[in-house]
Amino acid sequence: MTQMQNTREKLIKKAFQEIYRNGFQGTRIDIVLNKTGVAKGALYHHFKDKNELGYAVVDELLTNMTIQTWIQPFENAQNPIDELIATIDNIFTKPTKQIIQTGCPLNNLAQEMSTVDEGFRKRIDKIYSLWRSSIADALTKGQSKGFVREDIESDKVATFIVASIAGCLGAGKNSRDINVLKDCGHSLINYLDSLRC
Amino acid sequence: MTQMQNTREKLIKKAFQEIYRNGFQGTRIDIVLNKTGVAKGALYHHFKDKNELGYAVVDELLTNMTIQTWIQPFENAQNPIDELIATIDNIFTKPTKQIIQTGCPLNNLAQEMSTVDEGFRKRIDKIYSLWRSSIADALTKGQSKGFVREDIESDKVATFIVASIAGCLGAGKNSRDINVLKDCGHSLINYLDSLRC
DNA sequence: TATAAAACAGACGGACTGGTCGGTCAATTT
DNA sequence: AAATTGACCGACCAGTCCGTCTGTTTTATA
Repeated sequence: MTQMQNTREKLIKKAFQEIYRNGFQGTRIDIVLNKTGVAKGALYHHFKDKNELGYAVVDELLTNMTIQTWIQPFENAQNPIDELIATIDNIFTKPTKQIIQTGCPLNNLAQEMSTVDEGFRKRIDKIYSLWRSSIADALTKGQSKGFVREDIESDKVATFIVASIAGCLGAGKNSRDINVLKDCGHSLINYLDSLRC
Repeated sequence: MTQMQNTREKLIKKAFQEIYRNGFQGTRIDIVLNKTGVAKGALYHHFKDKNELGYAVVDELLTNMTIQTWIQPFENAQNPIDELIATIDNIFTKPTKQIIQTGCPLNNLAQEMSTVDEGFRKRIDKIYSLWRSSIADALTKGQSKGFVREDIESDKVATFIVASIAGCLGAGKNSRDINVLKDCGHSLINYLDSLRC
């Protein structure tokens, strides 16, 4: 019973790493098994099939990662634009090797799988929706506090911000050039500054 | 000799469609063969292996598609911002079903494969570099013509524009929601407007 | 038309892959 | 103590999939 949580979590964590490196379609069940030391029967005891394992990675890992990195910071933010810029600056100008070489795990999976499998698409879309509405809310609150221009539409701008962050991280990964990432971050921050009152 | 071009081109075109739908790793050689009516021996006469077929799709198809859609319009443009907005408006507010459901073929492949295989990454990066420098050049020329703000750095802004376009198309695909695409396009156009003199 | 080279055909190899299935064992329940 | 539960095991299977190999046909050239 206690072991169950361990095995299940172990599988999800390792599956995430493999998916992050090789994509979902490039991930091999046997490799996940080898690297965790879990037997095949155990995996198929916890998950119906390979897809369900992937879904669990999205639902139970990527969701939390996104919340921690991009959503939590807003919870107690005074000025949403300051907070956004701080987060972006932190990730874009001091990127880990992981980020430059492998990009954003959510975006990678999204671009690979949302065309191929509807189960992935819906789950990933849920995360993006959450992220968008978190930023939209923060912007709206920022407007009433007088931090954000009144003439912008929070929803639309939030959608654009999320899309741009994903796009910039993707561009950084493709080029493997830290300057591309920095340039993107720089322009993105300029844009965010333009939203101030 | 004439047949050779036909067979080769036929394979590349069909491989592109399969890759666009299923990703490269999800593409099956046998399916490409069935759908073209080409025999396996013929394919392996023209291409060393599956990767080489994929590389040919990038070099010979995606490159031209990108040039036609995103680069050619600038060749004779007076005001680069007008031209950019026109192109974006055209694609984002009147998107084909293809674009909403399957996104940008270049970006899909980029996000899937640039982590997995260096051959793909380099080829794809080449296309993005071309695209970026095309926009950067146009912006710089636009500055000397007095259409574009003097205080922006063309290179950085071009990098951001390309990344944002890719990000917005990806966001549209994930959500399968035409409004997401439109909202993104709207905000992107606002940003481009802010670059005018 | 003879000859060589290029293009094409498709059966086959065999490593690999996702998934199955009968069985074990320790912990709970009755 | 007997019965039951459920996590876990790992050999095995059926099917997949890339790539090879042995020809045959077509085309170019002399």
